[in-house]
Amino acid sequence: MTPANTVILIEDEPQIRRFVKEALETEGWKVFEAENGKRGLIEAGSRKPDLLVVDLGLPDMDGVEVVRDFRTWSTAPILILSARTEERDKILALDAGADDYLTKPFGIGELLARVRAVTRRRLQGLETSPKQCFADVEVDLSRHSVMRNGVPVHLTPTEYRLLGSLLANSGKIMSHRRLMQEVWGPNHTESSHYLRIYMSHLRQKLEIDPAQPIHLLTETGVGYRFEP
Amino acid sequence: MTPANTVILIEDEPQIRRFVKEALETEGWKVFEAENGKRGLIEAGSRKPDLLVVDLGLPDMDGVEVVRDFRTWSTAPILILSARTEERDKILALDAGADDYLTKPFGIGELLARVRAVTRRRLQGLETSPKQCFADVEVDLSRHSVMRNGVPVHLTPTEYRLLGSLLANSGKIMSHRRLMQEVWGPNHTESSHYLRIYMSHLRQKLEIDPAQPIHLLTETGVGYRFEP
DNA sequence: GAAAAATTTACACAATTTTTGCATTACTTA
DNA sequence: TAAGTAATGCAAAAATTGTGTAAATTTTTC
Repeated sequence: MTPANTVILIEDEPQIRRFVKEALETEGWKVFEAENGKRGLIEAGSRKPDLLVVDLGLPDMDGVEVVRDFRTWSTAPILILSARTEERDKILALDAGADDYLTKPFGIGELLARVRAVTRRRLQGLETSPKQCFADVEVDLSRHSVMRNGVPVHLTPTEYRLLGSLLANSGKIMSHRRLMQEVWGPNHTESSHYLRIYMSHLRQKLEIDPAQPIHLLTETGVGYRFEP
Repeated sequence: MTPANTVILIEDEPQIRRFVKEALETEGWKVFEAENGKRGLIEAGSRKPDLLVVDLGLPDMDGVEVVRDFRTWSTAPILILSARTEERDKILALDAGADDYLTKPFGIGELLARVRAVTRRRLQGLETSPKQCFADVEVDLSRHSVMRNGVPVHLTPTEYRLLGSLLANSGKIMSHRRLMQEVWGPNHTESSHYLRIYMSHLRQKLEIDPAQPIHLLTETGVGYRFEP
């Protein structure tokens, strides 16, 4: 999930609000709540959300009104939650500009899947994968790519696993034993011979002066450590 | 409604097919029917539809597979019709790339409103350029066309699916497993033998020097990657 | 039934991992 | 601080595994 995605949740029932809020937060959304339509629209105006989740049955105004108002200035997706199962209600809300309509009671999994569906299109191209940088090197673990001064550096699968293990525990000392386990599997815990060889490879490929490493460090007698 | 909007309707039950077809036609859609997944995908390939309506329970293949296949080359909206009310089915279909999921029995008014909702977005722009270019090659996945120096290049369906899968994940490494799944279906995940053969075909047809590929790259021990 | 496509078979070749061997560096203790 | 020992770095080999390509065979499509 991309960082800092903002959603306004307009719902008067506190239990449902809490339930939906928690679910959205597990997917990385920044959730702002409102318990009625007016407050919701004010929140929306100031937060400029990437998604609106609205209950149709609000105390002060109809959810369809909220949709219409919001649509006058935003194209962000709108997901309707409603206890009303009447077809007429669904049609009205969808034609007012809502993107999806979910009838209560609903499962949290379905809610999140529908949120993913309506937000998927605008995420295309905006996706940023987490990158780790040090010196002139840029590592994108999720993409399996390593760049040095913008030039791709090729790592073998073993080299990649070792680097990944070190980077995932950045700053911490990784014992020989632990690294052997993470890279070669649970049955290779004795010798740290391979480690020396592959650490050497990584240093050759990533350090400015492989003989004087400043990021891929040795902890004599213990293991290795990545220093950012 | 803009003129000449084309929809492929993949549904095995004749009554529902007729019912949905007539409804869509009243809204100005040009409807092409298919009674199973395979025919549907072929129809889609030749008609280049602006919308896909798919039943999940098809006689020859699962609707989710149809969605996956279609998504390798088209970004047109997909609406699922299904008798399955299980939350898991909905989540699977939506995450495979469907835009909405409608449970049978449904009202024709709701169906049309949901069709309007999913098609509304793409009319308002933000459509990703369907063409991808590299070296002397120009690929238009939505048209199933590949040109090289302006000369059409013929690809077989399998070659096309493989290229589509790589291009849709441009820059990312696609594991053998994942490519096998996307191109040969979920039951072919073991051997990566076919992949080598078809990658070879693609390189022969698209790379300047097939022996020294610069776009269709091998990640030894992991998979393949398209580099723009 | 001919043409196209997919699958199977076969083998040369390339990349990676593992093994081997030894030089170098870092600690310890006299 | 020098000598000895343990730990580490590195290069190059052998072994293993993975890859590219052609060609023959079966299946599918028209």
